[in-house]
Amino acid sequence: MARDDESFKEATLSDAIPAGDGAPTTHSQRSHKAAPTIYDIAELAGVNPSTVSRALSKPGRVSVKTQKRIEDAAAELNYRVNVFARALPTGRTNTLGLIVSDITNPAFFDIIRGAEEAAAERDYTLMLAESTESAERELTVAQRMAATVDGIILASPRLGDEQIRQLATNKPVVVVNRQVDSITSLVADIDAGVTDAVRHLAALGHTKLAYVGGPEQSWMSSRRWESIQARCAWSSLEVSLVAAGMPTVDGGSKAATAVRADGATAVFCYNDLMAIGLMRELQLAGIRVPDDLSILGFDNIFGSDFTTPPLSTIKSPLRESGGGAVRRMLDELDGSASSTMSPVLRTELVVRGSTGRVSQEK
Amino acid sequence: MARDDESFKEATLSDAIPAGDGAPTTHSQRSHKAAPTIYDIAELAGVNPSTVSRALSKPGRVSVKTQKRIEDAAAELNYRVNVFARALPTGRTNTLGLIVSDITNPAFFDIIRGAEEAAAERDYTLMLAESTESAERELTVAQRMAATVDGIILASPRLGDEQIRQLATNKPVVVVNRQVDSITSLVADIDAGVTDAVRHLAALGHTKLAYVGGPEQSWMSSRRWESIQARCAWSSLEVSLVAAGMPTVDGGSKAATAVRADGATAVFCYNDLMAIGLMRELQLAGIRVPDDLSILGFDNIFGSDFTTPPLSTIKSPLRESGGGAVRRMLDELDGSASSTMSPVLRTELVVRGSTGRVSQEK
DNA sequence: TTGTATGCGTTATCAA
DNA sequence: TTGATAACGCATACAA
Repeated sequence: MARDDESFKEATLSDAIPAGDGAPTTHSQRSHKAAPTIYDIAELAGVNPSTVSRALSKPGRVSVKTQKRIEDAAAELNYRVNVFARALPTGRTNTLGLIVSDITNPAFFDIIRGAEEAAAERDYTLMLAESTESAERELTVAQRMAATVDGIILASPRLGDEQIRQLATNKPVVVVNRQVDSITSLVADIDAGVTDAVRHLAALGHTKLAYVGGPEQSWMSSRRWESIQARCAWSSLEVSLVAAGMPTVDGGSKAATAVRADGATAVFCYNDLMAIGLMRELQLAGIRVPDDLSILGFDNIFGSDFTTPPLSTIKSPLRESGGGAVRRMLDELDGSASSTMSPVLRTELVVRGSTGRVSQEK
Repeated sequence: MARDDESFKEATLSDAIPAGDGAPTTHSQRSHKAAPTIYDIAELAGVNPSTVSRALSKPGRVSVKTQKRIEDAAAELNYRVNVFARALPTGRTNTLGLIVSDITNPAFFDIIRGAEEAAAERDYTLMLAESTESAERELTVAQRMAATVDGIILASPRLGDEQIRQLATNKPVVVVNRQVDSITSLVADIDAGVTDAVRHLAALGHTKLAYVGGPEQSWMSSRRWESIQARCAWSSLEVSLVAAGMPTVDGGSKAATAVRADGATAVFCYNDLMAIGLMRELQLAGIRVPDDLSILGFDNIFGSDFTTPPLSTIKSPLRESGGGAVRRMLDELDGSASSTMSPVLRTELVVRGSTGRVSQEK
């Protein structure tokens, strides 16, 4: 299970905490707790503050000998850079912003984890925020973030394309799960998974399919729907869009009546959350899954195998998308563009219990 | 359903985005996009920069007339303060840090939402981070945050008491779901819910109970266990600690064998996640819930009613805790201590389908 | 390779 | 009430 984490050993973490009040250098009046500065280090190492700055920010521009003296002094004083002071002249904070539309949506868990990981790897801090599925809040949050981060990553944004481009005029923006012209975008290859899924359903005897969409403005929902249509046409299967709603469990429940009315024998849902909601609602009405109806989700979120029956779904490379986004961003920021190859982002069919052979007695 | 959010109307958000490049003031060489400063405002309003600073930071210290002139100029230039420049002399950022142990744990969803809400209310930004259940990472994250926020809120921290106190010597700390001496702590009254739960089980005929604990270092797990023991003693019911593990679905599953071996007819789990895992694992082994065994969770997380049967649980005031924590923090920071009364944080029994009458044939 | 001088945008101290 | 000026801590262009 991916959720098992490292040990709980307390170890000797206690003394890893900085002293707080620097060593008793005599330079400061405020005896209480003045954080040590590069001036303190300079004094201790017997060099000029600017040399300290050089040694600490971009090593290599100072002799090996003084470099060491400075590092030792810094360690002794337990020095940590003042990020504000550094940000003032440079404008950079070594912080990236990640905005998701809904923290409670498990689809974002892996995106977040992947982004965190990649950021930590290159010593960046990730600042997380959510828009609670509101375009307006998303804009507010993004603007607020723009003031303090080096770049913004938008996961499944609710903003319009133009607004995103506007945002990108201030700070670099990378978008995940959506294609926006002239903006770095990461989106997985949907067709791969959909092709397999349609083939899978056809093999089970289904001929009349349905799609329950997400929010109408959702770029990803449209793309998934297009892909499904294309593959169904190719396989000569009938398919129709029967409902659309919030990308939540509740949204899925609400689509139940429309699904029943449609008469399809298998239904794609915009995402796993909706699939779960739909399945529950249908089951409550006595409909058996997959005997009476097959249900398919998207994403393969954590918990999609906890339902009864476990959900068949089209898996998205969430973690890779999150990680890929920050890597791309960092490459742009460091100028080392495309040092990292874009990862191959493929979707993949995961067959579990919610899809089955089409029922006879219909 | 609490997850339904506001509309998706695109509205006319587009022109809410700042121009980016300030009005063509002639003062700057870099024609591209220099953000307007208080100097630009001062020039436009015909006053001294320091007056602008006063007018914008703490209104009232400047004449009504010039105040308006300055505000108008600021609006015209679409001025926004440079948070780094402001933080340099003041050390304050109007940002609060919230650290949770696991972003995927639904119990934190409401804590986060409550905190976000309360922060936004007083115009503070919330910076969210997770420790992935590791004390070591928690310390790293907290220290990193300490450099840029005005205060840190620790939700169900994994750190030791002493480490938390150490942290608090640098920045104000508020702890949620744990009691730490000399640190502002918010923890709900556990006994209320436990009392009702024990009474509920007793009424159903149970006499031999069990508790599946969370991580051994978990303060909250210990507290819950103590409370359960106390109430069971009072009601003359037998109860024993049969297992302990990670506070996850997986952790619950792993407790299944110990639970079966124990022979209790009803079991409390440290939290809903574990209860769900335990229930699933038991059901897989053919045990019927609640006919063969009653299961009770803690927290009442989103989704705890999605299981079959829906989970009976002891509800925690999560949202109130999150909101209460930032309000307490803000009160401390603003000096207006205890302007806000501490909210009453009570737990409450929620009876659903996973608890039932004790079986006869045992 | 290192030191000097200056700027980054605000707030704060002191006069006026 | 307002203006001048010095921090705040770091980075950097330029000089040595």
